[in-house]
Amino acid sequence: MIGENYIELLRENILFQDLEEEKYPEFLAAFQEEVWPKNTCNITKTPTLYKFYIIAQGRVKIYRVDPESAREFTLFLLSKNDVFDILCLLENCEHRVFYETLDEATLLSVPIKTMREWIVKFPQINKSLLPYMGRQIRILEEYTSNVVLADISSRLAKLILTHINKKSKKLELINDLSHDELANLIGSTRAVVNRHLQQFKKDGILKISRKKVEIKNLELLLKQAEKNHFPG
Amino acid sequence: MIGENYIELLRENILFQDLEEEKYPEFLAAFQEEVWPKNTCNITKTPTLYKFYIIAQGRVKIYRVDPESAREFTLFLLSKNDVFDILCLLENCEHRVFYETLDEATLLSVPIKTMREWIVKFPQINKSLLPYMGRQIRILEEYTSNVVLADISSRLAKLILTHINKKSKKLELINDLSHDELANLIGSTRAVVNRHLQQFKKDGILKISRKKVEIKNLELLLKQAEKNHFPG
DNA sequence: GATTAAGTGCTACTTACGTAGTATTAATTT
DNA sequence: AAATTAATACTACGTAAGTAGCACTTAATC
Repeated sequence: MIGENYIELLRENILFQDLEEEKYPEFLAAFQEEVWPKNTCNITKTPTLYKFYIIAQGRVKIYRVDPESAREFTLFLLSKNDVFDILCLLENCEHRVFYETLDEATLLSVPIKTMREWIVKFPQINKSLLPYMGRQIRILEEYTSNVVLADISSRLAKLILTHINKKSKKLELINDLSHDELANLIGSTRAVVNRHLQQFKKDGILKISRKKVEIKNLELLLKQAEKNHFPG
Repeated sequence: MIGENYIELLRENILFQDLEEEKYPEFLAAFQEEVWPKNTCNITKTPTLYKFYIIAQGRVKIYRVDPESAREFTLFLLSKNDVFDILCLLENCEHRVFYETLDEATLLSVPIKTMREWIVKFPQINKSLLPYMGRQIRILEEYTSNVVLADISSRLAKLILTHINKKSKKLELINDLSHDELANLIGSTRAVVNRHLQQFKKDGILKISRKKVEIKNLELLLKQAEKNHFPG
């Protein structure tokens, strides 16, 4: 059982919001707190076939690896109040992906069996799952769309643009990632991403330092995102 | 209101199955039959913001177009008992895709407002939506995965393999498509797909005739699907 | 402080893909 | 049967992206 301090997290969570106040103790009783160290792939230790997770703190990437080339690419970059794994929750079969923490992460876990019972018991959770999955479909459609139709510099620009906080005007979620991780997010490789980052730097679009990217010229960045540089 | 002959279709439909027999007349009363001619894009005529569709007959592709290059790629190839558009159903906002029939198609339409009421009224529909969306997420993950990690010949081989009917051992759903449409399904272009099809023919893997692909050597095709031909 | 590891910047090279253009064949329409 | 359209086969070419390799810098570890 987890502490009262997590009630607020559940209240904000897309799946557990809009539930009557008196239900929360039941949830709290079933959750366990887990701390996963940085850069650990916990797929074997804690299979998602048995547990369902809510992220309380830190980032977790869901990714695939091509066994032949050992190339990796990130499907989802999850952070606070994201949950996984929805597909394992719905169907009792394996979801052929890996999970890895990008920071030390704090997770709330609940037996997947319990989560399934809750879905039946609380129709509101069932209902909330739909828009959450809808958003994932949108993200994937956009992802595929970009990989097919846009070149790397355009995808890189878009990646940066979609992670600008509207208020602070600064990068968030991806601001401290290595070029390797940035490449995984757009389906490319470190060397190629670096090549384009250098070009962006030359063009006065970005300021680049170790594990840090700052935007210098938003307008030019927008242009890069729109423009495809395919030959022809 | 549509005819009794469509009751069977609804019974088989993933969203309307497992409902009590006496409910069906209510559904029948709300549905309209629509016949869309071949190769028509009905996005403007019948916006999916107002209607929800079940396919009774024929194929409909959901696709995107890059306005700059005019390149097109297919996100989903829908057929009998598929439904659209789920995203418009869930959120009342636009889904930036196009729809086009590949055959003359017969569709059942219902006002999207009615469909939303049904979801509330019949929790079973709500529940059935989850695995349906889960499958779409899996399809998209696989799609993205392939586009990033696999080359065209591998994707083409996989496309063919996933459309072999297990019983008849023949191609279905994509067996009569032009190279253009095949290219759209794997995120490539007609000329490139043709190039690889010719190679497959030379290698004795396929037999190719106009708008028709036959498998001659399944083993070799499986090898093509597994192997990536990236340089290095 | 020394050593190791991780991250970055850059050059050189190869190639699969996309594009353009054109000839040929099959299907459809008149 | 003739004319038109759609689909296919093929050649030639430019290029972005991936790979390999290495020097260099910063951070982490002992």
